[in-house]
Amino acid sequence: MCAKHSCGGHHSKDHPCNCKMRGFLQACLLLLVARSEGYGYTLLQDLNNFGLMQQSDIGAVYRNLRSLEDAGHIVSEWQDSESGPEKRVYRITSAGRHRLLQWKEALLENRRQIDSFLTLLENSVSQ
Amino acid sequence: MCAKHSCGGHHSKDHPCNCKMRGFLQACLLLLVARSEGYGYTLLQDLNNFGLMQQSDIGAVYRNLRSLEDAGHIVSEWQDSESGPEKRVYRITSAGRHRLLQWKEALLENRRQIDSFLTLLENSVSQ
DNA sequence: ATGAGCTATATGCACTACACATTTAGGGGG
DNA sequence: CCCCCTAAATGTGTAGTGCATATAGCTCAT
Repeated sequence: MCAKHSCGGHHSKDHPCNCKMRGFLQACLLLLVARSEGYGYTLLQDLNNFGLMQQSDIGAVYRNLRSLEDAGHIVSEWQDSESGPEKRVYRITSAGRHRLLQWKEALLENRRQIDSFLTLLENSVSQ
Repeated sequence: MCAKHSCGGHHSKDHPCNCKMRGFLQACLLLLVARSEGYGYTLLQDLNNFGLMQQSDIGAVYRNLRSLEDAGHIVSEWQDSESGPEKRVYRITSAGRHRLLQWKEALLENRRQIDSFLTLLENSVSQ
């Protein structure tokens, strides 16, 4: 388990085949914030805990949160902690909820494509 | 239907949310070539016909075919056509077949992640 | 016979999300 | 005092892609 970033991931050297979904990180962050308000550092762990991503980059998390805020899908607020540095806590906006439904459609399409691939592969192997 | 590239796609302006799978094109090309030998120009249409991708870039197709060849997963051979220019026909290698199984695993993982996302989303909405 | 359109391959260029690393800073414990 | 944890942010390089353009052989209508 990754001790460096406490992200729960294994940071194993990339498999020869990986097929990262571009933008999926942003969609996941939006989803997690929609469930309940949160901040970067723990959202990183949530990604793992909910089976959304295997390993994530903390830098990418912060950048995507900012990007979501710039787009008006989430809003942030500084919250000082009783112990440790301040946290920038995010919560979703109504625009963000709308966006989430668009992500849902996009991911359904992705799944259709994957299913097409897998069934085609099975048919090829069995022939 | 796209007349410019004859790719069967609609080339609609990108939705605000798209979640393209990086490397998926290469996996699809490998799969199609595994089914039966083929060449760039028609593989582009096959991507659409088999529901693997909605719209594709012919340039990306050729580049990925070359990349697959450089990696030794497919091999090519010039084949002169009775009508029209020559075709570079590809067929898969044993290394390519092995690679295809790795792609399968990667895509199964992708589908798990998508399913995690969708179920989490449903739970959030229903609450 | 010539130009338009199709088939076919290939390269140029710019963009962007991401991987990996580093920086800054507050706080607690040995 | 140093080390580690929490927390946010930036810097840099890159790979896959989108869009455009170049080249060339062949067919067919005007």
